[in-house]
Amino acid sequence: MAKLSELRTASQVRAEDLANDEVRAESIRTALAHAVALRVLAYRVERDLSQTDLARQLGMQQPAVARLEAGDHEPTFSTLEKLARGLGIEFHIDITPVTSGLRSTA
Amino acid sequence: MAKLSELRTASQVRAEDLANDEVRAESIRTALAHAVALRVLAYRVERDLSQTDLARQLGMQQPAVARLEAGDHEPTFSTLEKLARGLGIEFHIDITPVTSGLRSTA
DNA sequence: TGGGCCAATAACATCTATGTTATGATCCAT
DNA sequence: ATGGATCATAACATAGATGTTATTGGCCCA
Repeated sequence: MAKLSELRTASQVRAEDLANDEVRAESIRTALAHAVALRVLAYRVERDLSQTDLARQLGMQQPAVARLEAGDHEPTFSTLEKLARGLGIEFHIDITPVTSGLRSTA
Repeated sequence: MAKLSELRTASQVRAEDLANDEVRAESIRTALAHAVALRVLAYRVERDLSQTDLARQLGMQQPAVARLEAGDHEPTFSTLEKLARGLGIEFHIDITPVTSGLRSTA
């Protein structure tokens, strides 16, 4: 189980950091899943809710919440939207081109 | 070789959306698909590449690029990663809780 | 006109996340 | 020890995104 001390600071996943070279695709996927898992768990624990309670609040089933908290799947953006609506979590997705030099061409 | 006349396609109608880089959670599905579509198209046109050229660069097929530029599907995070890796596009996904007052509203 | 390049799309297979139900395991209170 | 609540997980079905191939139509140019 995750500790609440890890949950206070905002989790941030930067694709470009991991996209550079040596890091595998798997890392990005699990990083996002893990960040989401922590957010969901933090929300639930802070409010002393059961997975069943939170599931009802989100319009999901308890096992779905459990899977989110497990963090073993890359969540879809539909799922992120559902969480944003239900939990008041914001997912800012900033899409910017890297115009300033230094690009490795495949 | 590709011509700038491609900008006559339907994608250009949505060019104004490009000014808004931050994709809010409530409209995340369509907005993200469109934003990605425009980024891909912009990258390709600026470098005078054909869809086939870009597809090879990304390790994809030409129809896959066409679908991305169409913007009618919500891209997977795996797809975003592939684009980040191949095009030098940055996807910042910032996951933050809305601590007080502000709520993500529909 | 004919051929080549290009973009869009159809059709199908596959993969993965999610929906859903059922069940097992652990802990706690009585 | 029993019962209830909680969480984890298995098993299966569904949905949607992507991989892939083939095809169609448009445009340019020799």
